[in-house]
Amino acid sequence: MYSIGELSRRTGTKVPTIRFYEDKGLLPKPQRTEGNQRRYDDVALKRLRFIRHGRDLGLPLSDVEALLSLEGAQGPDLNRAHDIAERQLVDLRERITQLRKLEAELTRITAACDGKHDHVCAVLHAFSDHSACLGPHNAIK
Amino acid sequence: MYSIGELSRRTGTKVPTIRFYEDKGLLPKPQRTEGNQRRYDDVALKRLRFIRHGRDLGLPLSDVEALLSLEGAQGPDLNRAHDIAERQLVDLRERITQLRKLEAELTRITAACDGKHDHVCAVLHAFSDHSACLGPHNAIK
DNA sequence: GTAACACCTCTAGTAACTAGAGGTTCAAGG
DNA sequence: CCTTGAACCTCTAGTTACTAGAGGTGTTAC
Repeated sequence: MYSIGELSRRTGTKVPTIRFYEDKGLLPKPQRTEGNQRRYDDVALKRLRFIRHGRDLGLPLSDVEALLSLEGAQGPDLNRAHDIAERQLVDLRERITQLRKLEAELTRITAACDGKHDHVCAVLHAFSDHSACLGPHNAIK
Repeated sequence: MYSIGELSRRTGTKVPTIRFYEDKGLLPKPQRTEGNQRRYDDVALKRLRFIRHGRDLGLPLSDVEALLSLEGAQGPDLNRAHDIAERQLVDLRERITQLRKLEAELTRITAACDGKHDHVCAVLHAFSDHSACLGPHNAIK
């Protein structure tokens, strides 16, 4: 049995975050000591690792929750797991594309500044006026 | 003079967002009609466009605010503008790198699922166990 | 004059935590 | 057995950048 601090160390999750997951229903309410402190077993440890890994892969908690509910599922229900992963991948690729556009604009903007600031700053000008940009761009998340 | 709705249309900013910027001090408090409705001039329009463009380039409002305060500045103060743009660029590149790693993992994970779900789902397994991953990965923002 | 629409303020909700206050329990050393 | 300090407890509020809604008022076109 692990204390919350031990679970924290083993998963790299901050203690308040563990309690937060419990409040959200992602982690089941653990046993308590007589003094009301939480005690976790290996099932909880595994579940927390699953949550963290999902988060590290960029999934929102709602998707992590959906995946958790699929544990032990069979047959066509499992397509939902596949869908979640695939949707996340599509999302990710779109974001990468957007960020690349942003990168191009910012590279151009920063390069426009030669360090001399005798008159109008090229950087400020570029920020103030989208028409100076190469094309459309939008910061997604 | 523009109403808030007109300003909204001209900048693609939602009306509540304009009021939100005003509350935050990014937009100055505009004149009001006798009936207490906001009326904006071209200076406000320009300023709002600046804010939106900064946001579209991925800057947090705090950076946008810093840039706004540099308008009309001279000499070395303007290096701050350059710094902000450059910091954003570094940030952006780091994020792109991270997202690429994620993409690689997710591509592998989704490919592992052949559509048959006779026993353990490969996707769920991959999510539950980071050691099945190619390398470290973390979803940044 | 009246209907429809735009506007007003204020509160609360979103995601995923994080920080802090103020108080209790646990484990180790004396 | 007692004390001390770390770890734990609950609860509230803050973070970012908005967005949604309630309940009420102003403006405008016919």
